[in-house]
Amino acid sequence: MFKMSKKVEYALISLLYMAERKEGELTTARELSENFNIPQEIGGKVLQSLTRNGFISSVQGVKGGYQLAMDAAKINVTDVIAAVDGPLQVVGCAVEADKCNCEQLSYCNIRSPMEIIQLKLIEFFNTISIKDLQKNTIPSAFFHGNIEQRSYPVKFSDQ
Amino acid sequence: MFKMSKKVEYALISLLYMAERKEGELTTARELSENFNIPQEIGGKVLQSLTRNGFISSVQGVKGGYQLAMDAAKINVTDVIAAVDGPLQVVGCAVEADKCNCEQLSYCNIRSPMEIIQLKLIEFFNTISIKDLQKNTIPSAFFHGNIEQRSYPVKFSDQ
DNA sequence: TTTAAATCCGACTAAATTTGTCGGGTTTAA
DNA sequence: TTAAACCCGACAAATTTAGTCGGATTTAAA
Repeated sequence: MFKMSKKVEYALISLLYMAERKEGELTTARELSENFNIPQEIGGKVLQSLTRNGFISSVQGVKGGYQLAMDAAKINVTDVIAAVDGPLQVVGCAVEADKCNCEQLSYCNIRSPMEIIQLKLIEFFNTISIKDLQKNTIPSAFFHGNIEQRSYPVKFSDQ
Repeated sequence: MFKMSKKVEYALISLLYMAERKEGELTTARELSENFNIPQEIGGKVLQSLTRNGFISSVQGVKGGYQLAMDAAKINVTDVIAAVDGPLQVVGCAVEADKCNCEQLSYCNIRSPMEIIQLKLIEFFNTISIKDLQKNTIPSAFFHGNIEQRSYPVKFSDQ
């Protein structure tokens, strides 16, 4: 699989929704729940995480709600993931170095590539902002990779 | 979190290991298990998936083992993930269209961005080959994104 | 021809993680 | 005072992932 958690999905949906609102217009957790089938309590917690991390600001009480607290162009996907799910860890191998008994003790030429793929992914998400998602304009320079492009869906699989 | 499954990790480690071998040199499941702390049965299954999908070939019997069946430059991470874990699905929203009751019925300007992020990630992994991982030369054109770069680790988080 | 090392594979269990719920509390406009 | 909203920790359910078990098949070599 390899999919984003629901929390991240809810966070991105919420941020995108708020990014479409005018300055000063508040969005409630309830509104988001109803429009996007988000369980209310979870949605609320996600919004609270986003608030604690400064992406949005909240107004309490009746007529309260949330609004973006930052320019949509300055909120990137890496940070959103980190805010609601904790730091990205792509491969355990890159983290649990103590559990690795590779032949070379000081330098493992397997682990290193795994760390790289992890870092690259973080950097990739770091280049995608909420504004990019709104505009559908994710920077696409990385398409000029050095192996053949292919049409989807992917053809391999066990399941 | 957002990390790769162990199976993908084992697959990449195994492929990298075999890519370092000379043409015709076989690698056994046992060898991989011992060198990289991979549970033997799981490791075996992963290798069998890779075999079924044509990335490696197997030789049965005593003195048997596995070897790359393709140029390391032609094996990309997207396909490896698909082979051992099934097709990538980053956001359920992009897949479970029926469960989405967004206001606009025919066109959802929230779901569309989610689909895009999913496709972009697939394409990103598609640009990374086993050979790139060996050489530590992942195409890095995408670094010229349009939002500020930042040093890691990421500063936000709840946990 | 027997043995042992190896690949192959389906079904199952255990562990971990994710997802969602419950039961509260606080803030504030009306 | 009420009700709508945000806030939040602890818990339960569900799902997914990781790993195990019990085999079967293939084949080099003793």
